[in-house]
Amino acid sequence: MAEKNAREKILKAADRLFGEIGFDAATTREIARKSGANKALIYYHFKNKEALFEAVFESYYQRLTETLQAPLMEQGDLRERMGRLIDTYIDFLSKNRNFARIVQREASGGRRRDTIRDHMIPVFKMGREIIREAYPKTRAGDLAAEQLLITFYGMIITYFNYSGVLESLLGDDPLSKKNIKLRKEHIAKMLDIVLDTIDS
Amino acid sequence: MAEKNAREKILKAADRLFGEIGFDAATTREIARKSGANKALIYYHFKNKEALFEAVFESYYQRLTETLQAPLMEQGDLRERMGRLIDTYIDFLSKNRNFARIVQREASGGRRRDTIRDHMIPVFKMGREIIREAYPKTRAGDLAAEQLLITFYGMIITYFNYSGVLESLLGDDPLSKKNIKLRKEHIAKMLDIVLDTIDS
DNA sequence: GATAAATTTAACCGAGCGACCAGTTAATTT
DNA sequence: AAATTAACTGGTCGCTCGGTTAAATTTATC
Repeated sequence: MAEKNAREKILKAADRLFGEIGFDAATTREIARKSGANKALIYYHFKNKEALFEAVFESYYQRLTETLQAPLMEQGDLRERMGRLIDTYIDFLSKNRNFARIVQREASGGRRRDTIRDHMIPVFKMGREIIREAYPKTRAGDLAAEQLLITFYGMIITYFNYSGVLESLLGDDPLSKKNIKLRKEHIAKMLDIVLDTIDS
Repeated sequence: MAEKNAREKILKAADRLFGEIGFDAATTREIARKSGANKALIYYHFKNKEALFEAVFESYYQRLTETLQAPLMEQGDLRERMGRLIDTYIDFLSKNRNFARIVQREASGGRRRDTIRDHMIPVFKMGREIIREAYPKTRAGDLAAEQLLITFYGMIITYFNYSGVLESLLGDDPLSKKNIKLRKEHIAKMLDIVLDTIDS
């Protein structure tokens, strides 16, 4: 299938398979089949399977950091900026379901864990700085920036990672527009509550 | 190694490998090697690799539900009971690091997802009932029981799943006694804040 | 201490894996 | 139009996988 851009097609098929069944279960044969490319072509464009994975993940990370720039650059107080950041992140995960799946699955061990961790650390540090910016005294203890960061990150990511379980709790598709909106409102409310407490 | 209990040793080695590198990457040969048993012995005790996985997971699930019984049965108001439930769950994850890893990795796809989902659903429903019990009016909207459940569950599980990333944020082992205690305090504080808001 | 049952073993299998290679075609440069 | 490079292909190799077999060894029962 030399009709357009084989490399992109390979990346797309790899993304889909890595997301749906994981790195180990995804075979280069199936990636080739799904992308319409010859199996050897994968090894022409990428050094090996691991490098293909890194290319897929790299592309996600690039889009993610780009996407998160906008809500961070805009003006506004912490409440507004964090609210926008959260909404933007949720939207990104909604549009890139495989990203959440890949991170979730590959982040726990093996060689790929390091790739993922190295990419996620800057994102986390960025998040922490936003929180600290508003509270330069580096508030410690039970509402420290790191604790809040992981708490709000967890609120977001867990919703996507457990959408399968949630379906039987909500009796409804957790990833529908309506339910995503509900989740956003819940997290916004939580943000409100926390910020009110810190302010007072 | 017929010296004591080969079946248990196989289960232990399988648990370790499934947790550290995942179901697909863990080979029956390595499980045999690590447990000191012959590879065929695995197939004597378990139908196949999948059944071995289910046995490992089943054992975790059984211990988990047992462990969670205590804090649920005891008396106290919602604040106390939920606080105890959260602390107990965190303790369980601290002592069973592989459980969190296995759930995280295998919950996203494949045949194992269903095994995990089927086991987790009752736990989630239990959690929801506890929340609802105190607010029988089934409060909907931004502080609905389901939203709170996933929020607090996320606060807990994400801390463990992202301990690798957190290490470079905290500059410290996130799973140390001290930091686990800090995390507990943070979540307890969050619970306080939320319950105060609902009460008022 | 014989015998049957339960357990453990070494040796082996077909299948499928990632990777590679020699060679071809298409595009670009000279 | 010749030469050079980039994109692509069919075939297959070496290896490891999950799983099986049949025989050996240990344990339990009498």
